[in-house]
Amino acid sequence: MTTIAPTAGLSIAEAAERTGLTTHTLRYYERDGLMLHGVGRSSSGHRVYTDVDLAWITMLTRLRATGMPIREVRSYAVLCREGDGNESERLALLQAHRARVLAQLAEVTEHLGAIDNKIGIYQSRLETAGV
Amino acid sequence: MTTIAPTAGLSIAEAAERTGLTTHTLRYYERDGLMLHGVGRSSSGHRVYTDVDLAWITMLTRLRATGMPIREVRSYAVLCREGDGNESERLALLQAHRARVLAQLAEVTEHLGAIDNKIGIYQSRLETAGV
DNA sequence: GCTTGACGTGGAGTGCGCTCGAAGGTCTTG
DNA sequence: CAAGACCTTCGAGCGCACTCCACGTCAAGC
Repeated sequence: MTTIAPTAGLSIAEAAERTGLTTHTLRYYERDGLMLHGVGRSSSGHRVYTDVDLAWITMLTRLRATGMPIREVRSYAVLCREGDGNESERLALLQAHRARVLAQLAEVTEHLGAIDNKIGIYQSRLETAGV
Repeated sequence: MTTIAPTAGLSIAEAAERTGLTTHTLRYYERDGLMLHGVGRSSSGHRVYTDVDLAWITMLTRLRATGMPIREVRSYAVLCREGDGNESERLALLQAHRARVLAQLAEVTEHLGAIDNKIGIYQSRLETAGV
């Protein structure tokens, strides 16, 4: 069994690089209550990101990238922060989100089909004109 | 061959109902240069939407719903407004958009897969605990 | 000791896409 | 001929999610 070597603890700049977010956004997320717990600090007061933090940020990013609003991500973070006992609430939240994302995917796909038709029309028009 | 009976011309409220947009948004789109041409007016100055207008608004809606920014929709409108001769530019614009939408769909689908895994974890945890 | 540079905080600013309000004109119905 | 619905324009306001600024602190290197 192999384990990924745990990193010692990352600065905010390193965390930004690994997560693809900016340092501004990382601070903003923390300020806005999106992190599980406040990020740890070094003796000089600088943020130190652990692997757990990074894994959580990855989850955050997935939720955000699929269109979950900040305030709902925060609700999810609150539930996770409270610890065991509310798994069914977390499940419900994620399932509701999943349903919305699926609906959204279907809608976008449908619209894309119509756009594809338009593209086809332009292509055939150009081919005809180009002869 | 059947043709859809052309409507006589719709008020902004009727157009809003048919397109799913609000009257505010319809006026805003027109003001912002997103329409092919300014919408026609009745003798009393009220907007009159034709079938051509509605078809265009449907296209607008598809572009918007797939994430095209307003300013790019406007660029497309400008190209269409200029008439024949720039079909290749319109095609390029739509194809670039199509590529972005496909990338976006792939990304969302991937994130959704990870969220599904999380959902699965909560489900099995709840089943185990529930016995 | 002094500079450099990454980081800290609080708060203001930005861009997008609507959304709404105010003030007034017009059409229909009783 | 008055009420009420619906329309007009112009401009301001809003919610979201960042994004940036100003200024202060700390650690390391010369």
